[in-house]
Amino acid sequence: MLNQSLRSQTPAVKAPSNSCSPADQFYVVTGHAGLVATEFSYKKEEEIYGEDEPSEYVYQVVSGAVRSYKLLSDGRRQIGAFYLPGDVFGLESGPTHRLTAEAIIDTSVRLLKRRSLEQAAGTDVNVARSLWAMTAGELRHAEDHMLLLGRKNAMERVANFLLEMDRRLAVTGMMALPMCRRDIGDYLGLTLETVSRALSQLQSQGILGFSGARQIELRNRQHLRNMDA
Amino acid sequence: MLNQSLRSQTPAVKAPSNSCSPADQFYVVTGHAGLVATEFSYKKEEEIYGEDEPSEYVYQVVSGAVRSYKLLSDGRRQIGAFYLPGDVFGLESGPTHRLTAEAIIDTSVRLLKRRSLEQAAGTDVNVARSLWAMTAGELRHAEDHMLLLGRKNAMERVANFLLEMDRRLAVTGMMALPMCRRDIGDYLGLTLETVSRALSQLQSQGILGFSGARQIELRNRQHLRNMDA
DNA sequence: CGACGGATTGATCGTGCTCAAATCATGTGG
DNA sequence: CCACATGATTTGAGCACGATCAATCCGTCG
Repeated sequence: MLNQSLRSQTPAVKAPSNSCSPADQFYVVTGHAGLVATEFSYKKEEEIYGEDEPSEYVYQVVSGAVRSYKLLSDGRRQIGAFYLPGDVFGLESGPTHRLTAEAIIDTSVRLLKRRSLEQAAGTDVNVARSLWAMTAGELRHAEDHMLLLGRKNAMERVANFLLEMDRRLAVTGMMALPMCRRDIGDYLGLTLETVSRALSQLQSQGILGFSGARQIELRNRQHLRNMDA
Repeated sequence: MLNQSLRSQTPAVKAPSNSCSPADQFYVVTGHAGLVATEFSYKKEEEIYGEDEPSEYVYQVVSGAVRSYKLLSDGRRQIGAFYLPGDVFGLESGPTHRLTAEAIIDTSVRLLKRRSLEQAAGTDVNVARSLWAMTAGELRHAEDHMLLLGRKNAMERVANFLLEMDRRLAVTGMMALPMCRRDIGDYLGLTLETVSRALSQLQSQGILGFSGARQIELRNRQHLRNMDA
């Protein structure tokens, strides 16, 4: 891994406006501390790192999509998060990764050596603050997701998912989901059939429209927000 | 709040052996940075802070127990964590608390002004590292809990709960649970009846013994570990 | 002793899961 | 360009696990 086509380069990302998003945090680090980000690519379904492996790099999605999950011994899977262009993932405070990360589709990432980040954090307070803020951002998401998994019904979960994806990847009015129904189910603590049924029902109510199973247009966001408990 | 019986004092906690637990992290901060921890008490059922309130303090449980939760508008509740003696809670990277915290029983805490911590983190790398590590520790717990809430069945959840509490509060072979069945249910994403039935079944199998509903002795931890998927 | 909240146990219900089949989308080779 | 294969998605039928509703039982504290 990482021994092919490693092009050192300064990050091509522009300084962003909102200084709280994960993407900005990555920029704060690469921009201020003079660190070098490397670009790398993963094919569809390729593993990026495994649970309990030593954490050597921090990643930022440039294009594509990533799922991060835990498995039980019998194959049950819980996806903790999806990472989309701009998102940072793989950052650990401890020595190892606690979830597995895989490319959902062909994906390219920028990456930084974890050691460089730790070093930079030792001298630059802003870097240290950024690392903390990124982990806190993941915690916030996990706390919201625990509420969803523990207490929301199927339709509420799906409505929540649609609004989250709409917010994060809708460019036009349309969103192009990179993940299959099983991934959505494993993210929401449901089966793929239950996800499919919920989406069909929303379509029949005119709340969304399909053009292909993964091309979805939201026609009534407010109704979805009301459904999301 | 906080205007009665505020006794400034240096923390009475001794330097701990394992430098990774939340309790130690609190000590690193109070011990090294010369910060002053204040002691304070909450009565049973008293709110410590509310969701979305400004985060002004960081807390460490001295005695008692705390539940931290989110509510849906119709009253459904998801408890994200229980905090027991030694545990640190209420630490935020952002400006506000994202869950509500309440004392489950009469509870006393030590607390630090968040501003002092931020300041200390600006000059002392170890403090900054500790804050990050504490948030990362909460994230680790949340990731494990998402797997439980999304993919484990009722018996697996209860077995997991018993092992977690055994690890965290068993002094002798006995554990004294501070929380009621409803709290346990709201932590595990179950109803209180389902929790009660699972515990009764474990008792009838001889895996645990009661002396009062909240005094539990684990008689076969390995069996519980096997049940916890 | 009585009252109250917490816990247990029982009976029934319903949401979401399982198993199965049909349909659709995508890509490949003839 | 079409035929086919493959995997993803949809839809249906029946079931099971945990929820709900309800009735004791128990422990604690006045």
